[in-house]
Amino acid sequence: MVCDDGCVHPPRDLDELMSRARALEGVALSELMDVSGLAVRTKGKAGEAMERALGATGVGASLDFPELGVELKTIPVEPDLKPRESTFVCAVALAHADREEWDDSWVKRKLSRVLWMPIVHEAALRRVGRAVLWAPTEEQTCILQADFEEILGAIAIGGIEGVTAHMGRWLQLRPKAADSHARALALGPDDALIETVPRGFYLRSRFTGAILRDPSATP
Amino acid sequence: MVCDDGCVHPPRDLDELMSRARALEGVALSELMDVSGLAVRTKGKAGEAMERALGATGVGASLDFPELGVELKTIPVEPDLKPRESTFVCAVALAHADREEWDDSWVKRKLSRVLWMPIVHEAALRRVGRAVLWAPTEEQTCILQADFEEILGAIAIGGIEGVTAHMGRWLQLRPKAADSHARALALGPDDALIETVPRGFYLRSRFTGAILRDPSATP
DNA sequence: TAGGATCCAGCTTTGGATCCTT
DNA sequence: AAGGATCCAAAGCTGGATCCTA
Repeated sequence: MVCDDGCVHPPRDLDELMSRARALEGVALSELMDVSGLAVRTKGKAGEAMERALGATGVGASLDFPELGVELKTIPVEPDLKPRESTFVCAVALAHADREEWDDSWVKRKLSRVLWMPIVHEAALRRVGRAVLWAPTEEQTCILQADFEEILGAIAIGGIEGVTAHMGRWLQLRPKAADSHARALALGPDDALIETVPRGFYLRSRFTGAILRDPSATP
Repeated sequence: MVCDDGCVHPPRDLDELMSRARALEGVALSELMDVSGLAVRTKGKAGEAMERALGATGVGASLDFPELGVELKTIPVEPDLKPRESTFVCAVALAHADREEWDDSWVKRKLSRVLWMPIVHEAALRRVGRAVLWAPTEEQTCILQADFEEILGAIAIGGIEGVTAHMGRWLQLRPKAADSHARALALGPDDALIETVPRGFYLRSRFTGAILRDPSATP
């Protein structure tokens, strides 16, 4: 499972992926990565450590395991599995939000099958929790699609500034200020193009928390 | 309009009621009641002062102006009309929530016509704001009814403990802990009767704030 | 610049607790 | 006990700000 240079080979199938994921349960994060620099210095690193540990192959704007159709999401949780944050899904194409369709959206593709790897935060210690492989049920897909369409519809009607993070039952749109000085072109009122902060789709923690407990839940 | 003992006679019709209500605009609360005892000692008193000032006649479980079909609600707001609190409507009959019907509910009756008297809080001063006479539009009634039925349905299915204040777009159910030690009998899971804190229906401030600005709004 | 994931100040909401009058 | 309304600590949510790697 490990080649000469310390890399993990890609999993051949879902079973192998899940065996690896389950084998990581209980492992301290410090065993998978360098956690020196303490606390503040781990943004995004846990996700990358998990990708390496599981043998993810995806690059750029693709899934983490393209052959298996699986997206990997590392999610920080409390000991009771309550997520500490909402989960980023993907950026939104602000400039032509009016022609987006659910069926060929990145949101739908990314969420069609997700391997959730909880990282349990307990005081200073962080451990891998129980992995969950999830594909949305039909009912869940309907609600996600409705959220998606509500948000894009609102952009089309009132422009991006009329959209708030209150919209959407499970999916919401929020600033994705990777570079807080960045500006993107977006649809404003009256079809004008305006500059605004880049935004992304996020899953509310009420929903991701429910998935971790029961993958077919509808909170 | 004032009889010998300082009482205000009841208004004969809606016009008279509204004239009085509008005449109170800008009046400091200290002119209508004793505000000594400062701040903490005014719970419910502003509402009673307003009843007296307008000549309300209702007693017990009835409307404030039974002949006019009007319920009076005194509501604390910020200078920009944003309500400081949700608004209590009435208690819920916890013991037989399963047989309640919207059409003969107290919620519907109390909300069929409301005279809103905002009390504008600005620093230490409190003044009467602009009165609003409101009756729900057909659309608003539909949403209120849907909220009511969602909440009562949830009680019927999962018992009172399964109902949270998150339910309902405009109407919500919350503890009505007038006496925090009080307990009421309510439907629990499996149709058992359990003891619980008394609860009441409240209107969210998102909704009451919208009514004050535009009585036909659907926030 | 894109992907991946936290961090956090400040505001809002929940779930009661309190207070007064009839 | 019911009607009327306010107070508040703690939890949750919004709207960004930050940080790292490729």
